[in-house]
Amino acid sequence: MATTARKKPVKRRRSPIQSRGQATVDAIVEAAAQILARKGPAAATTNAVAARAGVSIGTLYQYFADREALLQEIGRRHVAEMQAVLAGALTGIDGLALPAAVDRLVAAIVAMHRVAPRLHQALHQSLARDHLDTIDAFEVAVEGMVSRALETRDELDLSHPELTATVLVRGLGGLIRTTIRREPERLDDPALALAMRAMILGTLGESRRRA
Amino acid sequence: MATTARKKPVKRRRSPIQSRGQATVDAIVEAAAQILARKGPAAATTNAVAARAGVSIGTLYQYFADREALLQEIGRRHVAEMQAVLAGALTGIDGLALPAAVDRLVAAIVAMHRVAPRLHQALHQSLARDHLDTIDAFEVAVEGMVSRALETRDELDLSHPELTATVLVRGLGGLIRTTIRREPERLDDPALALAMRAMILGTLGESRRRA
DNA sequence: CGAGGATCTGAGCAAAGGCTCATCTTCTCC
DNA sequence: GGAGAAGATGAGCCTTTGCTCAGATCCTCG
Repeated sequence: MATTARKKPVKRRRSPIQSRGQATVDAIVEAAAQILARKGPAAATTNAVAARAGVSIGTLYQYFADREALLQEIGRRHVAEMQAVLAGALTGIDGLALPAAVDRLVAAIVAMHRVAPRLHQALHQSLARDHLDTIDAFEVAVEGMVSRALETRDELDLSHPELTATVLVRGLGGLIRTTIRREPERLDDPALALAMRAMILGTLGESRRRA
Repeated sequence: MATTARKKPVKRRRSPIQSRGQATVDAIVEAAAQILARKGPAAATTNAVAARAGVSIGTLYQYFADREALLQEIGRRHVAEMQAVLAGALTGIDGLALPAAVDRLVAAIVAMHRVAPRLHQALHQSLARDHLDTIDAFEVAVEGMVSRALETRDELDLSHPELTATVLVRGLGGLIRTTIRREPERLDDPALALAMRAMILGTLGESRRRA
């Protein structure tokens, strides 16, 4: 797994060689993520980040070409974390019967978003429009994954697995994001999980080939 | 139907008396909305807005206490427009049979978002975190409206109409917003409309009292 | 130990943008 | 017609912020 300050375009900077440098980079990224999560994108100025990380701005710019690069790195780490949680919560799901599998899926999606709700939201804001490729790519990947999983289950007999996957993933994602923004505590509400379950099962049932 | 530069807190400014003033205010708001929609929140600087509106910054600040007030006014107008479109697209829906009603609903929701997709997205970004009360209030209102509509239809026999409404409204909203961001042209895809229909019908069916 | 690379420092430059104010122009209305 | 209110102007102040640079300090390793 690559680690630090690499960009695709033309934005490189020194990569840490000594462990001291690595620690510094981590401190910077974590400080930035914290500010982002607690006070939003506007508060995450490079100077503020450096201060919170306990390093000088000079040091920050030693590892990141510019503010944008820092944000992208945060996005990359966040996505990796979400992916890990998702994968973990989904292992062995193929062996389960449909209702149980759906329960698992709901739990997994919720868990994935619970990793860092505020940060997730902040990233969706700050990266939007420009380079939220990382997050987008992840979401696209999830849609593909779900699509394939749906195809595999013959019992479902969907007429358009991809479409169904798209609707489900984007719908659930939006639902959860909205809920996080407006009623964060509600994520733990079992009733909501049940409602999501109903939505998924209902959508699947209604999307059968001979519906 | 108040009109222009009124805030709740402590941010007032002259309200236009002469029609000239009203025209100026409209020009400013429209210019700002245009920039917001085309180039995003970052590009919507007060100077840029004034320039595009063909007035001086001084004039802009004659009617708006600060940039934020301007954004809020845009939000207010946008929400009003969406509300109008929604109401229009939904008239007489109570008399329709369920499948037809759902089709109408899907069309209405899509139409509502098509009013100004880019602006809608930009507002969600720029207002987020601080004062997007206006948009939030609207969304809450829509949830309430849908909840009541669901309750009315005895045929549905929902166990938790409110929950179902929440899930449907937030889910569909998120689905549409994500689609607008990633594949704007797809909003016109009839297959997507069908998929949304399936999602709604399925969710309703699966949310019955004795499910 | 000491050379040389890695790391870190922070004052401050330059750009950008929000917003003010002193002043001028246009309307309204008696 | 003209007084006074409404409307408009725009140079520029002031603050914020991204980012640079000339060095200082710390580490590694022969």
